[in-house]
Amino acid sequence: MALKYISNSGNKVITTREISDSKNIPYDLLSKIMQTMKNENILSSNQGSSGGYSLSKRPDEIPLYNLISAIDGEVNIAECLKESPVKDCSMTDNCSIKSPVMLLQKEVEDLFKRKTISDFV
Amino acid sequence: MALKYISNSGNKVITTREISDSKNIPYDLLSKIMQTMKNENILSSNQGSSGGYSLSKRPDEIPLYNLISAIDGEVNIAECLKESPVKDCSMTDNCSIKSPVMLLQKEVEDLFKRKTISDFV
DNA sequence: TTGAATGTGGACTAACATAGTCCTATTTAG
DNA sequence: CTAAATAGGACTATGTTAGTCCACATTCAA
Repeated sequence: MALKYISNSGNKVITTREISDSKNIPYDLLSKIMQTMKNENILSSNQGSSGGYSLSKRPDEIPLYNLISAIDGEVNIAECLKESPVKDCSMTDNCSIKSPVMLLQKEVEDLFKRKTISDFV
Repeated sequence: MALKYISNSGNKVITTREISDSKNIPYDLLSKIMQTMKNENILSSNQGSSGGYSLSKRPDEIPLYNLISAIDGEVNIAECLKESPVKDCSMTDNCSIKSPVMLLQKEVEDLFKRKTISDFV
């Protein structure tokens, strides 16, 4: 919603406060999310008074996949598919359904990579 | 993996113990999962000695969607899309990205409905 | 030069979800 | 009868996440 808000403002520099007030999102929470998106290069920021955020790319150049990866971490349909599984499944190496699971993972990934922020604007 | 195991056994009646031993899945845990799948009509069961489980339908008649719904609950890309949201989002009614989110939800659902257990066998 | 407005970032908490365990029935074939 | 199954309730330990709070850094403009 924040990205849509910025996008619909003609990509001016927008403050967290403005979005927070306008969309009724708790300031501190939104603030954290904006920072995360900044760190993942989805947003650019200007500090100081009259500072704020703007999109770092055109909406159609930002895959939903990247946004979710940035905020929620890897998009995975199963723990064992994470790059660094927190707890490794005892049968990762001889899992009997590994290949169909990986195929589905790929299909989900592709779906989220095809969608971009422009689909939400 | 359990469904695949049963499916590959020519759909004989298979015990939880057999799958647990053969696939190194903790018995108590697998047992709970088998019960859940039974209650959701994915499996049929026979009690008593020489009892066990069998598929209630052909593998290609069991959508992955049903399996996941049964075990993990509704397949939702966002809390607000649940039938009974645990905590309702303050802006459910005037969410600015509701319709594209619902579209994506539908696409994910469709993907999981197209896949069936036979894709994992 | 100062102060207000802004982003930055670390630490913390409360609430919730989930895998996994344990124990006690109940059912049924032999 | 009894052994081998399923059935199911209660519980726990662990991890995850939304959300908060506080101190700091940066910049603009009066």
